[in-house]
Amino acid sequence: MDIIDNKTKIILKNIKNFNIKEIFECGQIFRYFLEDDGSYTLTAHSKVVNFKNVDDCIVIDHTNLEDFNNIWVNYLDINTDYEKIISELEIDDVMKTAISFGRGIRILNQDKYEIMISFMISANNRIPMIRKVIENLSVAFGKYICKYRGRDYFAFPTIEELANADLEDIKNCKAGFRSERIREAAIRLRDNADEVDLLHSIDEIPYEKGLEFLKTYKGIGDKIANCILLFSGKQVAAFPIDVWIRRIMQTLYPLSDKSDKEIQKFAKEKFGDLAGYAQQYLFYYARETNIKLK
DNA sequence: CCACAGGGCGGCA
DNA sequence: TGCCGCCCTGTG
Repeated sequence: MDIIDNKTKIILKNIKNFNIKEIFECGQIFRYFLEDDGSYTLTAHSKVVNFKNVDDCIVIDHTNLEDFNNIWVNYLDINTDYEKIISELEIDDVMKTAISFGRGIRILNQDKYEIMISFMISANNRIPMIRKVIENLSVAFGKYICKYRGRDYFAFPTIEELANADLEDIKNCKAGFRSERIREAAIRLRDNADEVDLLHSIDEIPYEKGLEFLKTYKGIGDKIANCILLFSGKQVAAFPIDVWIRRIMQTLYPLSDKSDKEIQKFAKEKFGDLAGYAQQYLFYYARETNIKLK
C-alpha cells in the first residue's frame, strides 16, 4: 500500500480487500451519510471524514496525515491481512459464494463505549431507526464538530454528557424503552472508572470474560454483547445471532428449526476463531442478493 | 384502524 | 431450563 499526502486528502494506492461501500453497508456502523457522488461521510472520534473508492485508490477527504496515522489506520483495520482470512474461510461453497460478494469488507475497530450504547439502541429496532436515534442523541447532547458539504455534524455524546442527560430528553430522541437502559449504563460508567477500564480492555481479555461483563448491563444480552465484542473489541471469534443471521444460517446450512444455541455451536465448530468475519460475509451476501430466506 | 418488525427481561411453568 | 408477553416507534 502507498500513501499519498494531499494536505486535506489522503489517498491510498494499491490497497487490497478494501471497498468503502461494502465496509459501510455490512451492518457494523451507523454514523455515516451516503453522499450523492457515492462517497461516504463518517462521524467518529469527534471527526468528520469522507471516503470514496476512485479507480483502484481510496480517497480520504477532510483529514490529514497525522489523523490518518493516529486514528484511521487502526479504525479501518488497515494492517490486517484479509487475503489470509479469506483463504482460511473459503471452506465450502456457501462461504466461497458469500465472500465473492464482499471481498472488500473490513471489520472496523470502533469506539467501545459508542458501540456499546449504539447496539443497546439496536435492541428490537431497525437500522434506519437506530441511525435516527443515534443522530438525535448526538445533536441533543454531543458537541458540535463542523459543517461539511452543507451539513452540520455532532460528536457522539460522551459518557458524562449522556449520564447527565434527563430521561425525558433521551426519550425525546425516540429511544423508547431503551432510554432507561442507556442512561443507566452511562451513569454506571460515569461513576465507576474501573468499569470504564474493563470496557476498554475487552480486546485484551478472553472473549468469555468480556461477554460476561457486558451482559451485567441491563439491555445487553447475548446478541448485543457479541456485537460489541466483534465491532469494537477485536474479538473476531464473536458470532452475533440476530433474526437475519438466524435465517441466513437456517437457509444456507442444514440448520432449519435449530435454536440459536445450536447455530452458535455450529458456527464455532465450522468457523472457529474467524466466526465474526464469516458472519459479516454472510450478512452482506444475503442482504445484497436478496436470496429467499426461511 | 390493525399487523408487523426487531433483542432483552422478568414471570411462570 | 425454556417459553411467552411485554417494552417503543415507524411503516405498509
